[in-house]
Order: sequence, then structure tokens, then C-alpha cells
Amino acid sequence: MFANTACNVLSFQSCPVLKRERAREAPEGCRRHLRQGEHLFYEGDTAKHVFEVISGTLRLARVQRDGRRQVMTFGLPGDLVGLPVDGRHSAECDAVEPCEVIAHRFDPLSPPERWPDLNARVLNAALEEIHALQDHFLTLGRRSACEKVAAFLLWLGSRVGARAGRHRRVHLAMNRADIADHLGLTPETVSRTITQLRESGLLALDGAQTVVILDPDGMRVLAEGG
Amino acid sequence: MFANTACNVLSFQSCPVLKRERAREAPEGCRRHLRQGEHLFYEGDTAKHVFEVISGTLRLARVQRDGRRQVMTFGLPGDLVGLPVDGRHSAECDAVEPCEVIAHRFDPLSPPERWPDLNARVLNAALEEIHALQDHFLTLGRRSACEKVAAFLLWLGSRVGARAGRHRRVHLAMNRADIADHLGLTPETVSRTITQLRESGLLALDGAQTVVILDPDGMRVLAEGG
DNA sequence: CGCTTCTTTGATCACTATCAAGCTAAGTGG
DNA sequence: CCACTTAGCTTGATAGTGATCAAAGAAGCG
Repeated sequence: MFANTACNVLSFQSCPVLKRERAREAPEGCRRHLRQGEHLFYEGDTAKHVFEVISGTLRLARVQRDGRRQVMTFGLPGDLVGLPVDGRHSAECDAVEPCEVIAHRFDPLSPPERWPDLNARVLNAALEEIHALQDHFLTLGRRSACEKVAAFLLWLGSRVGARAGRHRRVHLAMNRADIADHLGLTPETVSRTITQLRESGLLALDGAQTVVILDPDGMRVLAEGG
Repeated sequence: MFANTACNVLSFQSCPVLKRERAREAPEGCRRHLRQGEHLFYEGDTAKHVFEVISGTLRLARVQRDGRRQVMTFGLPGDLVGLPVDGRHSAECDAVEPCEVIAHRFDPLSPPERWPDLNARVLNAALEEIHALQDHFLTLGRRSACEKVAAFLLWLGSRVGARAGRHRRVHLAMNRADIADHLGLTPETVSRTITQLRESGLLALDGAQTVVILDPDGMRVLAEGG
């Protein structure tokens, strides 16, 4: 639908202001707004673009035949999602909350000389994604429910957290089931674990969707298996 | 040690014969032989090379401060290992059994025009690795011990299996603890699960290091949560 | 205000970890 | 060639963590 209008300029600086600036500069056709629940792509789709997240939260997941789901990661502002494997998307991607993305036309099979900048940036994004996936591996394979949840909240906080006095407010755009599917737990266990963290004074809840991290150091110790 | 002699030619065709051919063609300095247990690199090492596995089995792992280990993957013939993140290796790598590798000089920060071929191939390898890691995610997060072990044996069989009559022989170069650290289990559970698979007629053991997959379809059903 | 969806809490159960001991096989030295 | 040693594998008994089943609160939305 924006196959002919997508821009070839990539920008995913770490500065969110620059990012928004970039979004305004990019040709209108590159930009896309997603409603909550709307899919950006499905697993197996032919991939002609990579997507840069400007605002909102995306959910990247793989689903088994029997319905079991694994949320690989959440796409947050600044992320580049939809890296293709063999020209296809390797996971489905939908919006957890309203999102704005920029579509970048990308064909890994094309000669790299055509868009050396794009290729180099995608390569860098891919290598970083491998690192992030490896981090998550440790969490998934070798940590308790409590450690998993603590590590997840710290990660999310480092990405989308806002200062709140001396503490850090983290908005959870995704629900408990999403978190559970990300951490290899059940929603009940996620809920219970958050309650536990609250009772031990490490965090506070402000509605079910917002956590305030009261003791980041304590959380960190917990997350790393202290 | 081979910093100045490593070749810049990348080859990781899917054909093992071509691979060996390539190994012979490559300058002598590129090739490296590892004894069992010898490290190729450690986590955090400056990464000037990527390594192509010619023969043997490598173990790529990350270790936490408390000693808990996660084996990210096993490097098998045809694999390209040691993709750097920010110029550093993101995991440690040592030889499970004697190995032969080719070192390819690679600097992701250098202008891609210098070695367009190398960059494109590394990008492709990185994207494929992401796919493989995602596959493993489902296994790690959402599967039972039995499903994990079955999936692992099938994967290994597809990579290093040899025909044995109508069946498939798979040599397990790694020990039970390695498998456990790969699947997020304990060695005891891996052992028990293999026993279980044997008792249900899906596979046979020929010594502890060799499994014969008697019923691949049954295994596949199990692995996918049938 | 009632419906729906999500979250929390409770009770129970199953799976896998843990601790412990025996077993097997390969390697070593007398 | 055969005890002896050692490392890894298997098996057993028990316990703990998280899953499952179930139901009661909250919160959003018509």
C-alpha cells in the first residue's frame, strides 16, 4: 500500500526528539499509523520494508499450531522491526497501543552498493537484535519467575520509563498475558509476582498499567539472581 | 595471532564438500584448529573476525555472575559464528570436540563498499541467526522438557545426522550438561527424558553419545506439542 | 448501569529441580 | 592385563515452583 512511496532514508538515532524530527521530514507516504490491535505484518509475509517505530508499542510474536504464543520482543520507539529472513517476516507484528511507524523500503538481496547506508544500518540493527535476543535467552532459560519479571520491568523502564520524583514510572502498554507470553510464564504468575514485588517494597502500582520502581538497586539484585 | 593473515573471503555454502574445498583454498593463516575445550573467544573480547566452522562442534554460551550458564547455540559445520556487537563478542565460544574453523577478518564499522560481499553475507548470516534464535525462543519459553529434548535432537539430527539404514544416527558431541544449559533444564532431566523417549520407542541409544531416531514423525509430533 | 475484559487472589496439582547414590566407560599407572 | 580413578550418565526419593482450575474484584465502555 505504500510500496511505491516508502522512503529509503533510515534514521534511528537514540535521541527521541531527533527521531520525531525525522518523522516529520520523511515523505508522508512512509509514515503509517496503527490502531490498537492492528497488524503491521504477519509471519511469512513477503518483507519489502523494515519499520522504524516512532511512537507506541508493537508486539512481535510467533504462534504455534496449538496456539501457544511466544512474544519475542516489544517494538518501542527507536527500534527497527521487521528484519526479513529470506525475504519474509519471521514473526507477526501488531500494535499493543496506537503506534506511528516509518516504513523503509529494504531488499537484502539487492546489491548493497545501491543503499550502502541502509544496509550498514540494518546490519547494525540485526547485530544488536541478536545481542538483545541472547540477553533474553538467559532470562528465559535460567531465571525464576520473580527474576524474569524484575528484569522485564527494569528493561521496559530503561526504554520507556519517566522520572517521577526520585523514582521511575513505567507505563505497561501491554497486558499481563503479553508479559507472560514474553517471559514464558502464565498471566496469573505474572500478577502474583508483581504483587510480591509490591509487598516487598521494591515497586508500587498506580493502577494495573503503571508501576513505579521504588528500589531500582534492589530490583537489579533480584533480576540478576542475587 | 592470525590478525594479519586472516582472509577476507567468505564462503559458507550449504554444501559441505564445497566448504571443505574452500577451506583448502583459503590461505593457511586463516585456518585454525581447536583442541577440545579450547576457547575461540570470550565474551567481551574485541571482535576482529567472524569464524566459519569447517568441522567439529563449538559451544556458544553466556555465563552469569552466579555461574548459571545459557548455551545460546552450538556452532556446527557451515555456521558462521562470532558476529560482533559493537565490535565485541557477545558470548564465549569454546570447542566441544576438536574443531577446524576459518577466520574471516571483519569490521562492521568499516565502509561497506570495501567488502560489499562480506557485509552482505554477514548480514544474511545475522538475519538467519535471528530466525534461529526466535525458533529457540518458542522452545525455551513454551515447551515441556520432553518437547524440548525431542526438538533439540531433531534439530541436531537435521544438521549432523547420518543415515543408518532406514533410520538416522545422531552423534551427541556435547554432554548432558551442555544440552541442559541449552534447553533450560538440568542434566538429570535431560537424561530422564532421553530414557523416556527410548522407552516409548521413538529412539534408541548406542552408547550415551549416539542416538538413533527410530520414529522421526513421532518425534516431530512430540516436539511440536502434539 | 450492566456488560465485557482484564487483573487479582485462592486452592490444588504436576512437572521439574534438587539431593543423593549407584552405574558405566574411558583413561591411568602398576 | 588388571585394579584404580575419574568423569559423566542414569536412576531414585523428595521438595518447590509455577501451572491449572476457579472465582471474586476492578476498570473500561456501551
